[in-house]
Amino acid sequence: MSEDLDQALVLQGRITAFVRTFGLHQPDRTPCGTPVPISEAHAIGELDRDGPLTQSALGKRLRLEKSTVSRLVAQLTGRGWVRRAERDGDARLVWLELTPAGSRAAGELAVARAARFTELLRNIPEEQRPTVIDALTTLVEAAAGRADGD
Amino acid sequence: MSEDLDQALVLQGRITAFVRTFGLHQPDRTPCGTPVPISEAHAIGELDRDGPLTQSALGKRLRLEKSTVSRLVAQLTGRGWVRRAERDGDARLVWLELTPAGSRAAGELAVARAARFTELLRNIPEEQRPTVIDALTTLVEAAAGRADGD
DNA sequence: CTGATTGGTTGTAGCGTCGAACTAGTTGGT
DNA sequence: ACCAACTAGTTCGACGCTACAACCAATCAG
Repeated sequence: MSEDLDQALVLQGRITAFVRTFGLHQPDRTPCGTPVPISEAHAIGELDRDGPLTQSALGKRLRLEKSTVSRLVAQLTGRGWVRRAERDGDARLVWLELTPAGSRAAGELAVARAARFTELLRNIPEEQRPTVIDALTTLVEAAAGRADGD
Repeated sequence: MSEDLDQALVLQGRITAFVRTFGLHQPDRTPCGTPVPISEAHAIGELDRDGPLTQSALGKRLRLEKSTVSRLVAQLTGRGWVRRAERDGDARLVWLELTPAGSRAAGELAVARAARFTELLRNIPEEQRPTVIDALTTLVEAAAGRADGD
């Protein structure tokens, strides 16, 4: 009867355990050990992957308020990692693109991240790896189906 | 050759996607929608589950600095959810236990959490649920094996 | 051209974390 | 006994992350 509830409790325990164990609650370090604030890492990762974006587009991807994004971008431009570009067309839009330094930083982060996750994978028996990845995919879809209206 | 790397990148993407989608980056709300700060929720959850703890023991479980724990506990006692008890023996130790109000709060949180996760589960095809949970268990073990020295 | 909408910025406020410096009990060596 | 080293917690200062509300500027719809 309460099997569903049981499963939910276990699931909850697993996820919170993972969050803590993996160090996801520390805002000023990426879980990968690099000294880059985590939200900045997310932002440049996104910009590195998907070219120039407007601020609000970035905000949607990161699920952040526009005011938060505004500040975040200010920090990134301060570091010299992001440039506010202009574009023909709508003059309200702020287009964001990585500077060369930003690309470099994003690349280094990606390497560190890959190393961290490779190590994580190494601790998973090889034959289970695809299963784990599939499961996470399912989980993300489930979470999106619930909270998301994109 | 770079299959491992590929897998690592995918895994990374899935996890970050989950963190964002599930709202894990918002400090002042639990992902379960209750208006309790997330770190307080973690703390009373721990105390509710595993009886009285010293402050440093709580800190170890939550993977927090002692100074952080000190403040956190101050907030919780301020809410009337936690009591600093005394014990025979070492006089330096601060023993923490939930007050009745704290137990009640912990219970409500557990319910809300369970509801949230039940909903998450509902979005996962039934036959995949055990797989997903197993996968997360594996993942937590992998993360612990890497980062943990308990 | 005026009013509503959209993209961004700034002000305010709160949560969450750490490291360093400090106090107070405990333990161990002489 | 005594003093040094250690351990548990507290306080201070600093910073990161986020949201909401109030605001400005450009665009769009009528």
